[in-house]
Amino acid sequence: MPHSFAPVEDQLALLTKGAAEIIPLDDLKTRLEESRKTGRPLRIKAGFDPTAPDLHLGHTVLLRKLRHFQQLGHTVIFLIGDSTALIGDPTGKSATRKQLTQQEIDANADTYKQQVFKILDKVKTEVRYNSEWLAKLGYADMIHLAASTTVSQMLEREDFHARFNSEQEISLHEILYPLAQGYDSVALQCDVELGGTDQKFNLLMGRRLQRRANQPPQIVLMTPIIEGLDGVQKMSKSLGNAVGVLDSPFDMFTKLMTIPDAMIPRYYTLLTDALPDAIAKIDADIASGTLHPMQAKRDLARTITADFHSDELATHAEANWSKQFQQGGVSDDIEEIVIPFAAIAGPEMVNVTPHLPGPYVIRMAKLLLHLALVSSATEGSRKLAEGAVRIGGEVTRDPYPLLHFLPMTLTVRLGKKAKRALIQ
RNA sequence: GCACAGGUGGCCGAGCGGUUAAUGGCAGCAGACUGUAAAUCUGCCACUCUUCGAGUUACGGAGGUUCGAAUCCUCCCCUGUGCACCA
Repeated sequence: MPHSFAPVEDQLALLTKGAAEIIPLDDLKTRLEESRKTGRPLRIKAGFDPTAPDLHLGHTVLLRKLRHFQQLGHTVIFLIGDSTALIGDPTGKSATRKQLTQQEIDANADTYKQQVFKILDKVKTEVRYNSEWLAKLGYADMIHLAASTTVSQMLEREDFHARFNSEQEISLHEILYPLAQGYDSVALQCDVELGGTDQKFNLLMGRRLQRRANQPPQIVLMTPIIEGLDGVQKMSKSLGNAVGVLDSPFDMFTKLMTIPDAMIPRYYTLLTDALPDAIAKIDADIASGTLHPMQAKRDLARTITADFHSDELATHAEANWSKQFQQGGVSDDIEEIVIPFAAIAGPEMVNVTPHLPGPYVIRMAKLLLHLALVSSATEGSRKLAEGAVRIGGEVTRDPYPLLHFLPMTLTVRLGKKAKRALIQ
């Protein structure tokens, strides 16, 4: 029983939404028509290096697009690049990436899958590992593969080119990466491959290799690279401007509220299923003053947070955000950390009331460190001196405050961050 | 292998024997301002501690010279460029 696919025009409308570039668009149309005629679902591949176990919203742009294909009845292949991870994709890097051990790769791949199926339909997704075919390649196969392109073509790739020009090192094995990725498409007989725009070179390599293998070259669909919370650099965990898909509702909401106003339409486009018309209206309303940018951003943050959690949790997160950032209070579900008094004890004090225990002198810098509000005790001391630390809403600069009894709960705030400490 | 140029704090990049955790820029953090932001201004931006102070690590690595080195010397490691076939 062949699939019954939606009309090609309808499919295209969904698939092209938010896509940065499709090469070649006409072929996609043709391929969809064939598929509809024969009832054969298209094979859609997207490869992932199991190098970043923490997925962020940037990754979900691509995953959403995969889901669109899935919703239309096509076959989505989630390819885990365990073999290519041995190389470490140099894309976008100005330096060679460190190679991972097999063990790390396996662990990362598992974490990856858990997160990905927050978006993709697990049942409908074909999960593959490219070691399945790449690990089997022999010397002769590698030579043959390498013969399909030239050094100067490889050096056309932007990051290689840049490194070459600035006299940075380029390892030979890095050059194999595009070949390996391209070979994946041959092995899987892909109709379409998805990737970020930064993957263009690698994606196109698949077409080249497929042609040489007498396969119809895959269609390449690229999704944009979304900017991070700073609105400038691409979203990336290492740049610290990312929202993780596993972030708590409060974290997610709070982080999203920090994006520059100008990013609102873009985030709507790439991170929600809002339709272009609706987004255009929001944009227009902001411009005309009908809609306050902050309100638009709150709606956006709530929508995205709800997508990964639930409407209820998102609404709750919004209320807490308001409490903590607008009303000078503190969210009611901030993290509470239990700290033994001994870990943060300050200099001892003479006990003037021997019949009672205490008093307890604590070292604030240590407390801040244990709450992970700062990364070192030294930094804690500095922040304290700067007047950035508040306990229960009051600014304190006392490096050695006194507690009269234990256990005691303190609500500590440093800048936007707040934590509760249970000292015992 | 030979020659030359380089390897400085998260990144870029000064310093090239002598107060000093190391000019400056970016990024980051905090404060003020605000509509959450952004922009702007201000402060901070190695670590530890009993913190108006003391100590410990830091300029590819290991030694050495010196009262004193990121700065000089030796060896080693790494990167780039050129040469190495046409002679």
